Amino acid sequence: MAVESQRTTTVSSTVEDYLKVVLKIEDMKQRASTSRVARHLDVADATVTDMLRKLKKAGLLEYKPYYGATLTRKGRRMAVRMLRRHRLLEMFLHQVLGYGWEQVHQEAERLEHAVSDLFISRIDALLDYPAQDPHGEAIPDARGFRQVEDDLCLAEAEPGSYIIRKVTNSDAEFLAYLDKVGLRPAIRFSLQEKAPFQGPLKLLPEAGREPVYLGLEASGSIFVMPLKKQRPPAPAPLPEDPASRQAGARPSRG
Amino acid sequence: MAVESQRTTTVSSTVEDYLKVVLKIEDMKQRASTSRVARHLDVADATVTDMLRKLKKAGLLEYKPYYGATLTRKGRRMAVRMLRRHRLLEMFLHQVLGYGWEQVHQEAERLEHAVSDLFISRIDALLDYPAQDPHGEAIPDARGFRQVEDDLCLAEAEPGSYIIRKVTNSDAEFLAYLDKVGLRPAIRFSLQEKAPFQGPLKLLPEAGREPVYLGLEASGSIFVMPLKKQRPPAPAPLPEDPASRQAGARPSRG
DNA sequence: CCTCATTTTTAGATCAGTCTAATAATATTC
DNA sequence: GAATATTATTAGACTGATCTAAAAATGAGG
Repeated sequence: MAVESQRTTTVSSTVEDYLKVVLKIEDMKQRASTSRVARHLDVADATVTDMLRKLKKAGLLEYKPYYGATLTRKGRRMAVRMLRRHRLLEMFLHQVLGYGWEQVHQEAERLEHAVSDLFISRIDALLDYPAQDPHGEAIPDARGFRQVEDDLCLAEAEPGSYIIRKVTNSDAEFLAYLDKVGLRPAIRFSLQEKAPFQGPLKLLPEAGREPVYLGLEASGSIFVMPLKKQRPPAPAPLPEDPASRQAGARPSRG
Repeated sequence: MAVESQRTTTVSSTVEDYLKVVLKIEDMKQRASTSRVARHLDVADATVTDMLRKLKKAGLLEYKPYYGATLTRKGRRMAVRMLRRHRLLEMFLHQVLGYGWEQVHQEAERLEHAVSDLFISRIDALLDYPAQDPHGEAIPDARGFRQVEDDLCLAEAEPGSYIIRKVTNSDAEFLAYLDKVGLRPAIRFSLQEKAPFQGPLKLLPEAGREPVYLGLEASGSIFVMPLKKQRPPAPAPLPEDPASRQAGARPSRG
């Protein structure tokens, strides 16, 4: 039961960013390859190679040349800590300072490296220990425990009634758009139809008069929970055309 | 009336710190010499020489070799902006997050470089546009206007009744001590006597039973305003014993 | 299993901010 | 006003994070 390595090693904010990105990639069940990390951080591949070697030496991740990185317990602990800070800060900015949900990400991105643990615990208490951030993402608790998030991706949903659980996209323009058309976490809507060939989805937000058409790619960052009464899945036009296989998809990274 | 140079040039947080220090030194009516700046920032003199040349090139200050630095309009504007951010943040930490006045400085020191202008304007409104920070220091307004601060330094005060206006010392231990003995901004006290030969001051805080003895040096960071009725300066018992010189005080900064 | 495209690493450089040690300018004191 | 003490600058080097361009490893297709 030695407390070993529980000690708060201090790292630069650059290192914190690398750890966050590796965690994010691992959470998406992808391999944290050099180039993938580089794309997320918008730096050159060579820079990432260097840094991964350095982080391996620091015991924060495993690194296999030509393969990629895997967080160690210590690295994961630090990455989850940053996730908690980020999301608590977003919630604080939203609830206390009145930021729009499309504004919180950018500010939290800077603050998460600057605030003290005291600051974090004070806003946690002030917000009464929130479990989600303004995008509906779970906030890890102070011990680093993360609630399992098993929501359904809208891109894979069938017509029916749903409630929005979270939106995993930090693009301000996109979020502002969703907001405008009445799509936000906790909002109910019905998915009325999915056009074939990776076509758009037709949604009707609960309070909406007008239907909203959403591209498949956009729908990939919206996660939902079906509402009790699942509507019978409508006639469902079955495309026999095998072309549908290669058409769209590639959810991101166009 | 050209708006020239009003544009928010972005500088590193290191540069922000240099500007703040030069402003602070200038406010103390001292020459911002290389070594003085170096001492405030705890860096080597050579580092400062380099940096001052760089800041001169950037138009943020005048720099005369072997003499020192003087802020330009632009440099002063940026420095005052940091002062405002710092003090507003301190007030926010104190009022909203419940930080003690001895805790606010350190946190604000990091946050002032990280928060956006939006953040600052939101906390300004939330606090209802405060004029002072928790130490009693004036907060410059959004246009950079600074209220004149002409309080009397306790080190130069004569026996009598006073109210504490501000405490210009960011050492946490010292502030915690003052707090403990009941000395804070807005508190009334009477200065009962000043021991000769740079000896300690004897104070009686308004709510205090016990007198407080304060070293001369410590009293240099406390600023006061005399209360209406100036008491006649009491018989003043003259201790001939020079031992009184080394007796108590030296509250902090051992 | 060889070739070509892709991905990754290596090599070498840059930039900001810092240091120490050596030298030079200024100030002080007799 | 010369000698000494103080203060400042120059020179040269380091660290962390980044880049570009070239070389090397991997993996995919014929």
